[in-house]
Amino acid sequence: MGTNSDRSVGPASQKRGRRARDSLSRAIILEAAEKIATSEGLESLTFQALGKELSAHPTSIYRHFRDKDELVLELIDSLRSRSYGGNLQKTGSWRDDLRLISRHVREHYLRYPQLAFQMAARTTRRPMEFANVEFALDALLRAGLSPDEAVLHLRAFGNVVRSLSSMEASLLALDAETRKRDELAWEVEYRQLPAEEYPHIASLAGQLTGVGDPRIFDLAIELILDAIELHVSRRPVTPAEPEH
Amino acid sequence: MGTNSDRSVGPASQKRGRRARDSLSRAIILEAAEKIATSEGLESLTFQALGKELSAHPTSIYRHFRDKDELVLELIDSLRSRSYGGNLQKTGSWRDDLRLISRHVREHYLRYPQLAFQMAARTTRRPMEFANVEFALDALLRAGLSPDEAVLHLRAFGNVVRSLSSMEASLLALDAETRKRDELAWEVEYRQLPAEEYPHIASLAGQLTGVGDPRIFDLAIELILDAIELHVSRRPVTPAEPEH
DNA sequence: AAGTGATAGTCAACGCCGCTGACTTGCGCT
DNA sequence: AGCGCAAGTCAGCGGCGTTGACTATCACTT
Repeated sequence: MGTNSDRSVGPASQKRGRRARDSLSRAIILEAAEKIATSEGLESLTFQALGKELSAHPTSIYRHFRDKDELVLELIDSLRSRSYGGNLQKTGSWRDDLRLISRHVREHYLRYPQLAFQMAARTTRRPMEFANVEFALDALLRAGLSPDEAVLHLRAFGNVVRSLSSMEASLLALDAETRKRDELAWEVEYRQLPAEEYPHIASLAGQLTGVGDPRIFDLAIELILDAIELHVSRRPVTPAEPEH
Repeated sequence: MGTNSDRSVGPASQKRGRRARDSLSRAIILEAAEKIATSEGLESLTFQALGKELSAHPTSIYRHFRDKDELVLELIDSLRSRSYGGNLQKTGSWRDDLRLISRHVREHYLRYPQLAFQMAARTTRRPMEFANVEFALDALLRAGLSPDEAVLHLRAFGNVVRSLSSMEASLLALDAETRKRDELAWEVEYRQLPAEEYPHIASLAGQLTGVGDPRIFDLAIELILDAIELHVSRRPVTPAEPEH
């Protein structure tokens, strides 16, 4: 045991500072977790880092969260509501609306790369998810898709947005060195491939970009929006359109 | 149970069961790695598990691979060639070719759900990756895209294919109970949302499918192919680009 | 005001993980 | 014949999440 004979320590001497009773809570821990995750990345969110940030013993957190997973899920939810405020305003153009929401999702994922993978695949059934679905459905219906089509295109569009964002985010989550090596490959190793075997690669190697090129996301979104527009414009008769 | 490594009565009386010199190789290690990864998942592919599988000391692997990353990249590409090694035959139709390769990739990812995430984001710089890139580039150029466009569209198409496949695969990797709960949400919880706040969801709830609906992938691919075709058909001049 | 019991914070330790550097072994070459 | 050196081994480092025992503290009784 520590030789802290005087247990009633003075106000200034917290050297052997055990935290005061009830001075921790889920909210306080989540606040510290967010600070770490946003400043150093979520890969640095460890119990030891949390303990340091809180000036508490790392395992104290187990008094408030069953395990790390519970902590992370709780963190996700608190971050999402902070990130997606009430920024979903219709512009009048369905294309702009879908572009807008895709950018929101992508930015949110890129802000929290470590969580992106979970966010992309899981269904959270929470207000922000409901609002996103409603918003996108509205845009697709205004584009002129039938309800049946809108439902399926919502999934195609949404899955593309979320999965692309998640993938881009996962690149950020790789450690810097690995990422650099991967991206550099497209500029170095691909240039050295034999032209006999890979003629197109050989002739285009100088222009090949890495898979993390930010232009890719925008292009993919525009391609899908183009296709939707094309599809609607080819429709023989415009279905009953409630738009005033 | 693990009554292996009997030291008493050995055929060659190896006192310590040290593996014979040169009895390990990259190929042999990769074979064991594949066995572990496909049966228990990539997260179970550890050096200790590998050592056990090979009856070798875990660190022996470091004689053949610089680090775990190199091993994983090599494993991915070896699985890839096994999965669709010689199946990339041009059909004459660029649309069919891109569809073909997208199906190959998707099936491959669904076959190895645990690896899909890594496969989607990482650049392996190995033969099967080269072959895929060459094949898709050829199709995009035949579609009529300029080299500049082809390079960027290769990325958009490829990223969509890989990230969608990876997301779909990740659903398979979730434990069954979680998956069922998520999919059920679209059939149950979404039907109960108030129509005042979410009118579209309320009216379409019966038709909303889960994010894992297999039709989504095909639709997304067709949308992108449609958009490419549209883009080329709108080009004022013939797409023939004999010289740079 | 003393005592007590529940509980929050602490601590050492466990078993994993990837990885390193020093060692031993034994094959192939001269 | 014996030497060099690559291949296999081994103890150990630092980090991770997690556990169960310990201890301080506070609210409530008496």
